[in-house]
Amino acid sequence: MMQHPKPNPSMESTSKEPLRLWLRLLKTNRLIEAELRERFRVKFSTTLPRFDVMSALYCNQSGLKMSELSRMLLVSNGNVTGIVDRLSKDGLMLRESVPGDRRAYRVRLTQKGIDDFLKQAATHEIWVSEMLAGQDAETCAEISTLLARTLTIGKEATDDD
Amino acid sequence: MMQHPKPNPSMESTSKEPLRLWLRLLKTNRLIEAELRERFRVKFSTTLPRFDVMSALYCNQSGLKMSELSRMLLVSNGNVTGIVDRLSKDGLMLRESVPGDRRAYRVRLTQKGIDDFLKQAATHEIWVSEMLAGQDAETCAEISTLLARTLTIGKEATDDD
DNA sequence: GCTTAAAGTTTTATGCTTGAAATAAATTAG
DNA sequence: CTAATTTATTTCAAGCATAAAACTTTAAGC
Repeated sequence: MMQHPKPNPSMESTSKEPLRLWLRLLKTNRLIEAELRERFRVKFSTTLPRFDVMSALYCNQSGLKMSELSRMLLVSNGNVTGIVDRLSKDGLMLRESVPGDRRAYRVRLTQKGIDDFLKQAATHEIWVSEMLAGQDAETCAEISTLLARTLTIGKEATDDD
Repeated sequence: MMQHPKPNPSMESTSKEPLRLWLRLLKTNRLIEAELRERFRVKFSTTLPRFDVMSALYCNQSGLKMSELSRMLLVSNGNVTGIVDRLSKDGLMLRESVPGDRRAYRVRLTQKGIDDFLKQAATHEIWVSEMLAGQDAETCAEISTLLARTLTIGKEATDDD
């Protein structure tokens, strides 16, 4: 193992492989996102950010505060405001005031929001399986594990991915 | 129904592993992008999309047409217009008309653009190595290969990733 | 020549995203 | 109680991003 294709002793820190991996991650992500965005637009007339917010709320049907949504989805605070505004206007979710704290809201899916999400989520899972069908389930799991181990940031917080 | 939380050999089509892998990819990407964006902003006062465009142009110093940039970076046509507009205004690149075709431009880095990019690229590579330091170079290469094999879309075009 | 189609780019409308500033309420310190 | 700080959210300006339409130029048929 570790046979150097070129003479480069002690290449630990100068290897191009992390950069190559990052470029591969970036490309993979963009291709999948572009494909999913297009399909969500055509089939459900919605967007990925909207689906993400609804997914987070479906997993927490008792509701989430705006800041919790923001942390969970790894997007900025002001961003969540806009998406929730639009989704609320469409009747998919609503803001309920938190008793005892007049600053905070708790955002919760409406029944229509739940129904819509379930339809979308089932199709979404199939789409993703189609796009990642080049290897079997075992290999997918292996890549997931390897990736999680490789990344050295974002590990301090909660375990709920 | 759904009585198999665990024992489930050979269940190709209904496996959750592709979805789990996609969620892992998404999270990894967002964490790295957020970290890179912040560092680019603080250290170089620039953004990732700007860096991406400059990188593509550095790899093609004879220049690229707008549509070539668009295809290469997997972003929309109109998007490239805005980024190139801003970068040109900053003196980092310029549009040259293509002789014999008055529709097209060829975008090329200026000397200042080249100098800036080289500084940023060297630091960028170090940053990425830091963020993906959880496994050795060999494993990074393995993940890259596995990922490329797993994805079943975006393989029709050119090989230049 | 003329018409039609195709290619390259920009423009427009809309939505996503960030970081910073603003607002407001809750908490803590003195 | 008052003042300062922290927490929760929104607003704002700027940039990023897409899809669709518009514009210009080129190419192809006729």
